[in-house]
Amino acid sequence: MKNQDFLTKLRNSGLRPTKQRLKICEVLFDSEKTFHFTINDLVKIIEKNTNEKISLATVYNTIHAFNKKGYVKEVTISNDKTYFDTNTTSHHHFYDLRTNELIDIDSEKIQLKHVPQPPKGKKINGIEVVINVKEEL
Amino acid sequence: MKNQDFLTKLRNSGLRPTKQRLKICEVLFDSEKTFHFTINDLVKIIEKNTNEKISLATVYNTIHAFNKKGYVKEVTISNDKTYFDTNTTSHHHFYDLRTNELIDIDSEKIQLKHVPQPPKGKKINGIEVVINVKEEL
DNA sequence: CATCTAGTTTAGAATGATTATAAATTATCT
DNA sequence: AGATAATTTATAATCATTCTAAACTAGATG
Repeated sequence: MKNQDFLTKLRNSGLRPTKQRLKICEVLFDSEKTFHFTINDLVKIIEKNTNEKISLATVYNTIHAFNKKGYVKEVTISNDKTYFDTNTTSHHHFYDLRTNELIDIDSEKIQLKHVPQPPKGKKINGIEVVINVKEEL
Repeated sequence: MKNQDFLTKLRNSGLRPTKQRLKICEVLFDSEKTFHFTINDLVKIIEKNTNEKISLATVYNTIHAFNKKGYVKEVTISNDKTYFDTNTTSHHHFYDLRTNELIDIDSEKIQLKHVPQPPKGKKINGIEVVINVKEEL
């Protein structure tokens, strides 16, 4: 994906293609592989890549906007930091409790034998499986 | 379970049975049903039940100690608050995205068809399944 | 039973992630 | 080009959690 594509992508979803948002698109969506990041990670990557700084508030705003639009996906793994994932397809995770590393598990690799009936009046919105792992000693 | 039992339970695990810890035991383990709570919830329950106040730091200390001993279990659901569960058996959860309500799912109700191979050098430590739900409109 | 010591409690400060604020800037429309 | 609403920004505010260091206490020892 190139700069021009990001521009139209943003415009099509009602987000103005600002310098800052384009830069963040570039960082997030230009690499071959998807990856996991925290806001802090992202700020550091941007700092390395650029002369101009993007305000922390803008990074938060942008990622939240992208999350709402489904361009990134929030991953609930840890209680003290919020992780995001540029892989927005349905999938699951290994989570290394020691290193805090997140590793994708393809959706097909995980299937429930039975999906339990949701509580009355509630509708299933998604299933998240996290397999906690630790480095072997 | 009665007060005397908590006393010996704590002593047996190397935790001194202080007034504060016994009170917290009473709140957590005296009810028929298990339940989910945040530290904040717990503080409020204690305030209702008691004249004497327990310092916030003590509540944190105690719950962390209890978590380490396995008397409560941390549940990773939300990025902004830490939830604990007095149900320490292996089980899973429905999570209502609108109300933040947590509902237990018995362990037998959830089984994976295949447990994927963990990444090299890592050992599986536990599997957590969360089924997100929303109230139907 | 008095004393000692390590384990606990405590109030308050410190931290760290996140959100709010309100003024300055900018994209887009006319 | 000018108007307008969206966006960015630095900074302050918030909120959960952890740290600190002093006061307190359970349990061991003599």
